[in-house]
Amino acid sequence: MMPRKRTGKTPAARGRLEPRRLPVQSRGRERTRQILDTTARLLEQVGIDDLTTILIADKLGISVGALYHYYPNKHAILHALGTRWLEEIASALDEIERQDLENFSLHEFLDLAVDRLLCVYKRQRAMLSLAQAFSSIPALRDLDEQHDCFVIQRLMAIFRRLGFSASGNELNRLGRTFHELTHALLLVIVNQHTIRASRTTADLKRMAFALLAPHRKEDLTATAVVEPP
Amino acid sequence: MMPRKRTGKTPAARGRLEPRRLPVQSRGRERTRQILDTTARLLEQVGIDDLTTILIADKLGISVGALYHYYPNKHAILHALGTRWLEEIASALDEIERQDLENFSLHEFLDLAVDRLLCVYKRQRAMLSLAQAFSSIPALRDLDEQHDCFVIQRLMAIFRRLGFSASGNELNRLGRTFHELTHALLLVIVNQHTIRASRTTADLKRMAFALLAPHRKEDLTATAVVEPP
DNA sequence: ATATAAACCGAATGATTATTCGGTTTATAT
DNA sequence: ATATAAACCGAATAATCATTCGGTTTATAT
Repeated sequence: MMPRKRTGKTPAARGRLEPRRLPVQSRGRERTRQILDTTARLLEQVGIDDLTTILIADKLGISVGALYHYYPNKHAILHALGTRWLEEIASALDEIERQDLENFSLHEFLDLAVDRLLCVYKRQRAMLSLAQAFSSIPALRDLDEQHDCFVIQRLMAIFRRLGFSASGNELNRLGRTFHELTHALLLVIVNQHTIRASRTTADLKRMAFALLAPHRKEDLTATAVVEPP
Repeated sequence: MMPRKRTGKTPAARGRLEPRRLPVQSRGRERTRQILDTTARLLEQVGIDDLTTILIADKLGISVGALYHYYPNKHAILHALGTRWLEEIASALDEIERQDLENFSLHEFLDLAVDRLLCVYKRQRAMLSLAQAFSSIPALRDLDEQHDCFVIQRLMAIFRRLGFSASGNELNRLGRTFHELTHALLLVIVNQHTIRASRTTADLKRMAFALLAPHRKEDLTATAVVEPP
């Protein structure tokens, strides 16, 4: 795939994924952002496989040398991009956790959560082709797993505050299920037009409700059909 | 990623994705299967990014030359593998469509469909890393889209036989939603242990029920909470 | 037996691309 | 002004792999 991937040699900065340096001049600080923006745009346009360092540099109007001045290697750029995406998710979760969840109905929670996450997916549309391939890009696999754990932990805390009656283990499983359900469907919704999108959003909320309601006494009556796990 | 991808030149057999030839000798027929099996196994072990033609040949104990005797290029191998996976899905749908769906309850249908699909995912575990990255591998993007359409068409027909009251457009949307829901969750389930797996399977069925029930008069009473779209 | 073609080998080829590095330009501090 | 370091350039380097091809082995038909 690339000249190198995982040899033992470490000529200079091989494993590093952090930005090479925090630029001191404002021009440089600007560049790190521009590099990420350009990469995101190209990712959307040409896909992960045709994304080369030269392409990024050309599109931005700088040289590859300048690129490597800020990031130690290509993976670091993708990693920074991934991190930026994950921070958006974290920020959405922050906002949700700032609410008075103890007094929320499940419907209120789902309206809030799904709508808020949908915003993130919409705003970061450029990152979607990254998000889709996240776990299949070696440079991002770790980040992805780490992120999943993080999200699930946060969801568990939220579920607790919503009054869920389930063991930690079961809550973890619920968190993962909710996470995967939401991720898969939001990816669909973002690519749909308004009418279809709104219907699928409603469907997503309905499915999430069916998933979570059995674990909350208050909502159990509403779904007579489900057998508790 | 690779020496070549999409230049204008066509030295020999560039765009071809079909197997180079149907082998005449039994030894050769065996080989095409072995190549696919080995590739699938390696895909599971090392992932798509470290999968090289040399690795496949070595692992099988043949030369790269022999590999190219049967497949015109690496993509063709992945394509054949993808096709094999999609045929399994098609076969599962066939089996479902052979049932007397007109007289099935939604629960009966979901039990059948989810369990049957789960079998496919379990049996083809080696293909999961392929299935995950399906749409992000250029060689398979077309196949993937084509397959999605196919599955959705089949689902629409099934939904009709189940007595769904919805326009074709809405039925199509439902098909996609069901397809994505199922795919995402089955990928999770296959990697879970027995107890967790069975619980998540139950969750999946419950979510699918919540998705589909509003479109079927017979089941509407059971879910008072949902508002029809 | 022997001719014919399939099956196979693997070193050589060629393309591609991440990364480096010696040198140039530009900004900032004194 | 001028020294210092940041920011930048881009041709050259090095690695990796998909693919080719001339030749060898093996099977099958006559």
